[in-house]
Amino acid sequence: MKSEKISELTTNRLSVYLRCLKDLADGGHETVSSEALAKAYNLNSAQIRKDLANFGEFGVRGVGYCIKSLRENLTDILGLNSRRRVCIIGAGRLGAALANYYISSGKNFEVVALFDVDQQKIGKKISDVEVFDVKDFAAVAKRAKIEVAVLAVPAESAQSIADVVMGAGIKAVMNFAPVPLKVCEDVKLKTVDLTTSLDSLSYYLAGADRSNGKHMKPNGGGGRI
Amino acid sequence: MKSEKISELTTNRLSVYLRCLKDLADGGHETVSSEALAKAYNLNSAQIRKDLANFGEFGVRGVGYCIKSLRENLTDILGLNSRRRVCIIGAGRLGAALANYYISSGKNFEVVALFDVDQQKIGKKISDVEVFDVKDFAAVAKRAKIEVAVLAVPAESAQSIADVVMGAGIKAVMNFAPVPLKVCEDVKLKTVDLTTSLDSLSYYLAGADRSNGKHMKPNGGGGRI
DNA sequence: TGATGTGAAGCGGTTCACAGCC
DNA sequence: GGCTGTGAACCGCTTCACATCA
Repeated sequence: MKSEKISELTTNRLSVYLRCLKDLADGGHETVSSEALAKAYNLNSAQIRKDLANFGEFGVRGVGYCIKSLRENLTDILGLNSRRRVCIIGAGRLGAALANYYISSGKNFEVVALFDVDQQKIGKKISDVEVFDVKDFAAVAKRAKIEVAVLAVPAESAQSIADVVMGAGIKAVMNFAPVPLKVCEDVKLKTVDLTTSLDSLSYYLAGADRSNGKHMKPNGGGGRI
Repeated sequence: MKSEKISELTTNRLSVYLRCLKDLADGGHETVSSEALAKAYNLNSAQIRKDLANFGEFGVRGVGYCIKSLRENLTDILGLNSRRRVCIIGAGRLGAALANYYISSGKNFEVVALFDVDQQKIGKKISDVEVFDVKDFAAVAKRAKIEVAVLAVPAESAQSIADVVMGAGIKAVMNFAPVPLKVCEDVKLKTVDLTTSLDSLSYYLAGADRSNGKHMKPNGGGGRI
């Protein structure tokens, strides 16, 4: 138990561990060692132990971890005991797909509102979630107790919408617009850039094309989680 | 110019630089210094110079970088001169949204095929792209000269589909299924885990909830690109 | 014995600071 | 003078290796 700053890389892995443990529990297992867990899901056993040790001594030496209690602990650590209330801004295809994805995948997050500027869409429902006017964001966010905003809007409007979101007191933002947003210190921003991701793959392919393998990065093996 | 191994973090940033440069060019600028670029898009000037220096001496001391030629160089480095041929496997909402996203955003990638197992969808068109039976993957991939596969399938089938994709000789895979896939050494895999991303935000919110701020990680300021 | 928890080593990426060049 | 290119310092994450304990 160390109680230092926990990096985002660590919390990402905790989420992965939690899923793996669910998988094992579904398979009827009751305990698991860091080594077995690592083997099964190609992770690193030392890293698993270190990650968990940040939050307490969950294991039993000579035995491993009790899956049931470790799941409870991780759920607690990640704050997933109660469902987080999420909204998605931008009710285009990406927004709609994300809404559907988060609604249908698991019980951790609840999509309580969609927002858009398009008057055609406002008032309609997508996957049973109402689309509101982004003009009313602050009021709706307060009423619906929204904790997380997912931005699925065009690059041009992303920053101004982020400002609206922050103005409404939202502290967690996930951004799918391909721009580096500027946010306040106390707001947690996570950007998923679907464009750079593909560009990066293109670089790898270009490397394979290049006659001399100079810039190749042969480590294909998956990269970080 | 160093010609060492280039990390994925670097190539991701190159893609971001390229977009920023396009933005500047559209704004009528002709040259830019690393400092100005960093200021405008909240990046780090030393890092910009280091990243670029990996590939050549593109700048002019005392002046900065010529935007036009730097764009050409970056486009070349990232292998974005010719459009990359992409397919999307899984023609559900996420797959359809991604298809639409990549079709409408820029000219770098061309979605040439969709795949699914659902007989209802096969043969139909989504955003003008035909949906094929995933059984025919190898043949279609060869015929359509597919270079990149985007996996938008359920977690359960992700690994087996990845195996099919690799079997067909595809060397670049982008995975949206929330599982750690196992891939060959020479295949470049990029996983975007929409679940862990949200879980990670939840951890941050839980930290704000926690009475003692022990596990809080106050660095909200955007994180890595 | 067997697996955890952890100090220490190792590694890679970022930042600094300045020499070198226009 | 100004800005690039870069060695060196710094920092944080990962991996190792082992003391520790059921």
